[in-house]
Amino acid sequence: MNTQALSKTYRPLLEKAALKTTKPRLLVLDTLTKSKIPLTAQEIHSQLSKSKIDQATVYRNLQSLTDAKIIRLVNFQHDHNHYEVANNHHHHAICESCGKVVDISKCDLSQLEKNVKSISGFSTINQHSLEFFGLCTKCAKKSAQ
Amino acid sequence: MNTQALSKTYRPLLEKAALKTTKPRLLVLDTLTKSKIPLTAQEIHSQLSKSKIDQATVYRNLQSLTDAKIIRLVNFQHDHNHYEVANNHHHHAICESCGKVVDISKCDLSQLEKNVKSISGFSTINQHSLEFFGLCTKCAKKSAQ
DNA sequence: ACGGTAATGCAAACCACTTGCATTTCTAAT
DNA sequence: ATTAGAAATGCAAGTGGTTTGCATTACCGT
Repeated sequence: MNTQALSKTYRPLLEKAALKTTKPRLLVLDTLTKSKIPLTAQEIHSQLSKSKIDQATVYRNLQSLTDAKIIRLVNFQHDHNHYEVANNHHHHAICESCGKVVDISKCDLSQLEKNVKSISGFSTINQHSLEFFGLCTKCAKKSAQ
Repeated sequence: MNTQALSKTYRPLLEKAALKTTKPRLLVLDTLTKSKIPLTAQEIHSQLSKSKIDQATVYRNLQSLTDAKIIRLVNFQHDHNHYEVANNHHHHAICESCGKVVDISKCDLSQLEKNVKSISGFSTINQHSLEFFGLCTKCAKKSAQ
């Protein structure tokens, strides 16, 4: 997809956040949008190697897009931060052996959030992060051997 | 508390994991045990500055203790890894403004975990990570001004 | 088209974390 | 107790992901 098409798609979103519609920003955002799993800065950068986007630019865009809540930081038990587009809230099951990631779409923590508010005294809970760690079928078989 | 007392306290736990009962290891483990909130490697190291424990040793012990499941990696939306002792499973509410951490002890995700298994196809779920992000009372007031 | 501002690219700097290696400390078996 | 082997430590150097400074470029409202 060329830059013009991307621009058409994402400009409204970026405008709302007062972010300029630049080619590198469009590419970063589009990469995350198309990905089925959360990505690290480096993964994004290497996927965009043909486009000659600078590493620093990728990092800066991940920051600005996160600030704008267009994308979101996901907590994997990993050193490197992973990002995903912020709409379409869901969680993940992560294989501790091979790193496979499966989306878990069901999420009803409304009751739990109420408890959290009363326990913590926090007036607002803006977001939560919930990830499950275990073994995928393949790795479970392997480790059984 | 001196090393001998610490040794008495933690030796059984370490023995079970086939880890040697060394002074640096005892100090790292004790620091985490005494802390009300999860700590980073650097926080632990600076708390132990009097004891002249090397940074590398702190990192290596966090690794070995995590492998042994005596401590656990906690996912804050932060770059640096935080650790807590693994028993006494609970979650956290984290203020996005000041970083305040409140323990949330209530946690019943058993039903959710069943769903996760069936959706993901994972045969085993070993652990999960659940954190809430919002504003503590103080910061909510400040931002209201 | 133009001017101001945000964003980019490049290179250098930073800093958390890791690694290699010689030395020390455990621990279990003698 | 002694000792031998393995694990752990300290130190220093290395690594690599992320950030920053700065000059240049691209965006966008006027």
